[in-house]
Amino acid sequence: MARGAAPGQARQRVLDAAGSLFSERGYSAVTLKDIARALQIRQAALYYHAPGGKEELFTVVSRQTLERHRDGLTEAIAGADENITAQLREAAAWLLGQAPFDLARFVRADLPSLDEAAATELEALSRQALSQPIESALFAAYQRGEVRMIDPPVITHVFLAMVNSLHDVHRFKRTPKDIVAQDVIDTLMQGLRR
Amino acid sequence: MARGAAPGQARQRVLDAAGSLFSERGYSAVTLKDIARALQIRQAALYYHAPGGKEELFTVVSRQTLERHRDGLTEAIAGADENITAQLREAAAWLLGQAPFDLARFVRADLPSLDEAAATELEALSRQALSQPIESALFAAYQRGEVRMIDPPVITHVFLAMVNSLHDVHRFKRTPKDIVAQDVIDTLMQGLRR
DNA sequence: ATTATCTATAGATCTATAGATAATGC
DNA sequence: ATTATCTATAGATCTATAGATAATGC
Repeated sequence: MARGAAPGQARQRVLDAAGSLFSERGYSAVTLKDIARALQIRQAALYYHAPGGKEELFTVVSRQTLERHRDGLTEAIAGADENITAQLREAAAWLLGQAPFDLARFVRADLPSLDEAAATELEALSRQALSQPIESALFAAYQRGEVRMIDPPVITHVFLAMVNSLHDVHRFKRTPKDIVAQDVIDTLMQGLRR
Repeated sequence: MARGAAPGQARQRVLDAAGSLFSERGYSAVTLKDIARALQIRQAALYYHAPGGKEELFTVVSRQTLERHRDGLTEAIAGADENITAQLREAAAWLLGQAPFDLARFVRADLPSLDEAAATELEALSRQALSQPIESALFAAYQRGEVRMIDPPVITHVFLAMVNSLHDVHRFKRTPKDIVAQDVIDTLMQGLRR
């Protein structure tokens, strides 16, 4: 961003670059210099946008990402036909349209590097944003009699890990992610057994 | 380890401590000081066991872990009844008895921090150790007519992510991992739909 | 005046090396 | 002699702060 140009624009551009790198490599593996390099500015300039430094960049970006996920997932499910296959397909399509969010790494590796208050807040938000929408959909489907007796929190946890892993299928398969996701969800619904 | 004591013992103790921390937080988030603290020795003493430093610790530990996984998975599958449900159950039980191995983080975040030759070697080994045994079992099951038409590499990838995610179920569920794993695999085989 | 950058640099942390030292086995 | 540690420290990297500067809007 040129100096003096369109106020506020620059901050989001910084947050987006930070978010993209954090999503790919996690909190510790990304340095402020990496983020600055991606933006073609100097490392110190980042402190203008985030006076709290690296930790502020990460918490602000994570909060934004999780709130967007919460809204996106909720709407994807609400907008789908009232059957769990369609809802999970839409949820997966939405997640695959976003940068990968590795919940296990976030909780196990990233959060412990932050101060405790931020870690607690973000862990709660991650559950609210990612797990709750899926859990509710599964629970409702069970009540409608669509799915067998299951443990919604466990299936949700597994579903999120599964969908997130599809971000990497391009490494060995050229089929578009969302097509692969459809197949995988169909397999999950109908079972592997023939 | 006391100075002068049982030769060779100390090295494996160092590798195990390093492996445990790397498994939990990944390459970048672990410092040599963290590893030394876990062992109650000084950071510089690690160089006696791994003259190549942090990178050597990580590559040696990763190689050990992956070779153990390759053997463990191969034997778990070979030792199970010749049906895919039993084989996947045994494979999952074996994986859940080991420290978590987050393949996505390994490939996306850890390997890019290493020199290229080591990264290439370990990526190949990770495919050989983790993916190939499962892929072969799925392919054979398909040929026996046990499973529907599937894409073994994709299902394998998803299966590994799924099982790995079960390492974290204790965060919201007190049922033992392997019981949860059985339920999840049964659900995967029979499908969510009732 | 405000926004968005820059240069320079302090201070902390991290990796790595050099050389000394203590305990056991030969 | 070998194994396994230690202390001390150099050098690199990383985070963070201070103060200067350039471009635009009022």
